[in-house]
Amino acid sequence: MIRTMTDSRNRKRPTQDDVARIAGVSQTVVSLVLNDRSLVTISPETRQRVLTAIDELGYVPDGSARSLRTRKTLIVASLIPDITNPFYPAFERGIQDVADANDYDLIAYNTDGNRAKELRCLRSVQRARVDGIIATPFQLTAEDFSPLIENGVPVVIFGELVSEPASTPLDLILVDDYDAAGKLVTYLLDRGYVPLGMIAASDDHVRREGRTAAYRRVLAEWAAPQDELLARGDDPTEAGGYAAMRKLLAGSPQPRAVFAANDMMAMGAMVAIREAGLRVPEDIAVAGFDDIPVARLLNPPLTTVAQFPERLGRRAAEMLFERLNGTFTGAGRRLEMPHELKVRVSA
Amino acid sequence: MIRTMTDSRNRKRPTQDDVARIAGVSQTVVSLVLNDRSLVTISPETRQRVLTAIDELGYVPDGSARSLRTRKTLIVASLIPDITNPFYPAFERGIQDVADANDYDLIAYNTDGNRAKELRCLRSVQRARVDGIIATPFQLTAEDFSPLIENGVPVVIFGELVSEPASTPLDLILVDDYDAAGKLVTYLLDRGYVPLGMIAASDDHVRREGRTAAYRRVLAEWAAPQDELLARGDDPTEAGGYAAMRKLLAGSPQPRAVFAANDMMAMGAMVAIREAGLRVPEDIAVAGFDDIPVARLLNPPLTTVAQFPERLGRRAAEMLFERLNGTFTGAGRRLEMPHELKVRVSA
DNA sequence: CTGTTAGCGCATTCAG
DNA sequence: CTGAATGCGCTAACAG
Repeated sequence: MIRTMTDSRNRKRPTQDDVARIAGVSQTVVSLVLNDRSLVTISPETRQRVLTAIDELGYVPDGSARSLRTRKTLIVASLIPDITNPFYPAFERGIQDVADANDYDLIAYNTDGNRAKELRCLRSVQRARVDGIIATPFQLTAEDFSPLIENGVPVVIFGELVSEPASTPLDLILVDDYDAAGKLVTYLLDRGYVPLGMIAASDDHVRREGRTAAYRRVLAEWAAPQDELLARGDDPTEAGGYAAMRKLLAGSPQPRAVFAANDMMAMGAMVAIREAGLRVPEDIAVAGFDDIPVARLLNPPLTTVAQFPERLGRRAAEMLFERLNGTFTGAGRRLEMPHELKVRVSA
Repeated sequence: MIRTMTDSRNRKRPTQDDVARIAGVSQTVVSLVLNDRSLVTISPETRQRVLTAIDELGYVPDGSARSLRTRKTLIVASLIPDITNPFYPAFERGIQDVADANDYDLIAYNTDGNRAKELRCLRSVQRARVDGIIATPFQLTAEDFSPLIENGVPVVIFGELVSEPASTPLDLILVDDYDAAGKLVTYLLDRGYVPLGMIAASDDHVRREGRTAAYRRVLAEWAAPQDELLARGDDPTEAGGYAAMRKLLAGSPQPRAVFAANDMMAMGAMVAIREAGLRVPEDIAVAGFDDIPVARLLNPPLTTVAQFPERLGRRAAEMLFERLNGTFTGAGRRLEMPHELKVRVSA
């Protein structure tokens, strides 16, 4: 093997053996005081000797060795599409905080909602031997998770899975997009915003289509024309929203308002509208979805549907740790979280 | 030990031994084909037998065992104050992408810029035995990192360290806040925004004070009064900026413009200004710092200083992997990254 | 209460 | 080209 490591890399860390030698006890005793087994008792003096030896040497347990032995890594993984969408930092933060409280570390993966990357991450998760995983998959199916589940790794999914989970102990946490978007669209129509356009991302992600479906349904109820005002941006980003809005602006009829599939797209749409010399909401009203933290800070403040991402992350993590701690065992759960229409100024 | 694990947790994963048995070879051979050592050659048929056995069993190497043996975890850690500040997701994303390219996973820690948490994370880093770490520390000193460095774990720091690093191989990547903020303040003054206020977070974080110091210096050059228009919010967040702006609004003289120490605070300030029935920039102009992704999408678009967080993250990670791959060895580097004044509409 | 012993799964000598 | 043997650092029986 080619030597690519610096020399300092080889300086050996102290082990329990070293500690034991200094403290004049056996290595077992060191392990015992470290793990505080209540079954055995260590004499206070011995314990103290070990403790001082430990920080004299600056000993820190080796995670790999411990994991190999205990079959636990004290790491959970989170799989999200893109940390750059402001929805997810809050979600991650929620997870992170409960992981922290449980003394767990968090490995984060960005998949860009792309199946190849999602699979790569899953594989990575398997070799890293994380103890559990919270995923926001866009293309993965329940089967993709079964190797993990068979290995006893608890899985919590945020959102609908492409294929419904079997009776595997796979937990789902979700917000009813279809219902929420329906309420929002109804609100907009009630308020007289007709014709109402919609801005969505490309439709290759099944799970994103709930909002679009709701839009179509409500429009149908109102006997409004379908799809002629549905514009697609490539990505569910500000750029995508901007591009889609430009299409709408260039076409006819012009919408009186647009419903963007998420807040980032709504922000892009607002920029396009302003650039066209029009005002929000006077000329074109805009509504989004997610209620990302900046939504209420915008000018005008954005009307949207709140999903409370931080709370979602926290609850997802709680479900995960219930399984990790054995507090809950049993079939897969399905936890539906509330949403809330936030009427502000933009629509 | 109390049984807290579900039964499925105990279902054993296949090992190299299992693969070997099925393929009719020794475990060594399995390891050999897996690691593709060029020193030894495996006959094509044998290799094939092993490969088929591997995916017949769904064998996945055990990360803990491998780490224990190789002294590498293929994990790097990143330590940031708060993923919820939009500056950091981009930074993380930059890191994540190069980690990905190097087949590394990323553990992310949020410290809230709080020393206790920062230390906890550092300890966690040590036991997790990550191969390297990128940190944005607020209170940690160079000494806090020395245990890591002595163990051969490369460290890259974003920003100035409270105490200057010794000759340890600790790399620094930074943006010259002092200079950048100076330019921005000068620009604002040149433009006639007098009196010019400033909004900053509490000053318990040494590294945050570069921007404030620059403000004071330029003000002094202009012979403007010091500090009477410097308002502090508790946190470097939108809420902090909002609170600080309210103080300024309630006091006198009223500033003609405010420089917020970061964009989130600037956004909070803009909200406070609008709530007071004033306009940006006609009544009070606002400038920020960071150029977070939403800055240009605001209404009015925010004048600020760009730090290009994604690129920062990427470069930081590149420095780290240069050490990890042995491409670079030697003393600590200091990499200064460019910034750019972004004059938009808000000031 | 403390020490001896035996692996966890893998990479790596060293012999054949 | 392949296999047997060894040990990474740690936990957990099991004895004393």
